[in-house]
Amino acid sequence: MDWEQSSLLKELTQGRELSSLLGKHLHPSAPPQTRQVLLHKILCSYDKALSMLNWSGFMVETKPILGSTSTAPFAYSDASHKIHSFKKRKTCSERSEQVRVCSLEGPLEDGYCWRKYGQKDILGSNFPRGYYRCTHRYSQGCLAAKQVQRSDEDPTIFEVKYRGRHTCNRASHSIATKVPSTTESEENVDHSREKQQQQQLEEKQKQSKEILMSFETGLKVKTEDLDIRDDIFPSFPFRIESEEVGNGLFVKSLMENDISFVSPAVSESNYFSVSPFHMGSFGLAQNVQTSESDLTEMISAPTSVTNSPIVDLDISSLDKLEFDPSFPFDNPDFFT
DNA sequence: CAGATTTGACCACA
DNA sequence: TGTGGTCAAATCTG
Repeated sequence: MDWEQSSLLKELTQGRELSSLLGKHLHPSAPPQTRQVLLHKILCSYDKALSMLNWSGFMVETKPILGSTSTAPFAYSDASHKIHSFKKRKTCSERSEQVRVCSLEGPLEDGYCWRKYGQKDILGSNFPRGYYRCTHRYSQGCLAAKQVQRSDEDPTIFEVKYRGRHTCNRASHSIATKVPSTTESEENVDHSREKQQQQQLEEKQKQSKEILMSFETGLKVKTEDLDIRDDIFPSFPFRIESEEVGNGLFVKSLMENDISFVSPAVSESNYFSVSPFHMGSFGLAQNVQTSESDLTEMISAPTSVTNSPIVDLDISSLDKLEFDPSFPFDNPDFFT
C-alpha cells in the first residue's frame, strides 16, 4: 500500500470512528463542545480523505495528447540529460496531458509545488506560455513538469499540459500536520487551550466558507476529453467516474451520495474544503461541459500537501469514548 | 538569505 | 531561419 492510499484509509477510518463517537455524544447530557470538536474532526478526516481523491484542484478534465504534434514535447527526460544534450528538444512524441482549467483567480494549484523556469511568447497566441517543473526536480529527482497557457478564446481558461510523473514525496514539502495523539489521557487536556482551539476552528471554518462562496461564483470548467492518466496522478488508486445527465453535462456520480469535494484554493498556501452539505449546490454550480462522452475523473489535492486551514485538533479527550459501528452515517441531519 | 520569479540568451528541431 | 523549450543571471519576495 502506498503512502496516499494508507493515508486515505487512515482518514476514512478515523472519520468513521469519530462519527460513532459523536453519535454517543448526541445525548443531551453530553457537553456541546465535545460534539463540536467531534464534528469538526469528522469533517476534517473526510475532507482530507476526499482531498486525496480530488487532486487537481478544481474540476478539471484532461486531454491526452498522444503523439501530439501541435506542441513540442519537453526537452529532456532527466536531470542528467542536459549534461550531454543541452537544451535539446526531443523529436519523439511523448505522452502528455492537457487540462483546461477555468479560474478567475489565475492558474490553479494542483497539490504539487511547481517552480517556474521559463516563459515564452507563443506565435499566434495572445498570452505567453509558462514553463514549470516540480520544485523537487533536483532534490528528489522528480521529473514532472507542466506548461500553462491562458486560452485565447477564453482568457479565464488556463490550458495546462502536464508531462512526466511526480516521483517526489508530496508530503515532504507540506507543513507537517500534527498527528493527534491517541494515547494522551483526558486529564492532561488543557481546557483553556481547548477553548482557544475552538475559537480558531470557528474562525477558520468561517474563512473556508467565504472562500467557498467566492469559488462557487467564480469557477467554470471547460471539459474536453475526459481521460486522466497516471502520468498526472501516478499514485491515485481510485477512479471517480461521472455520468452524463443530459445537455452534455457531466455530474460526478458520487455527488449523489453526499460525497464532499475538496479542492485547493487559488493561492498556493491555502485550499478549502467543501462540506458534504455544500456539495450539492457546488456540483450543480459547476458549468461542466464536455464534447466527448468519455468518463470524467475529478482529482484534487491531498490534504497533507498544502497548508490546510483545517485545524488539527487533539482528540486525546475522546479516546475513552466508545466506538459505535451502527451510527447512522447517512443521516443528512447528522452534519447539520 | 534562501527560494521563487523574470527575462534575455542559447540551443535544437522543423 | 523561425519557433519553442530551457538555462541561468538578475531580480524579487518573504
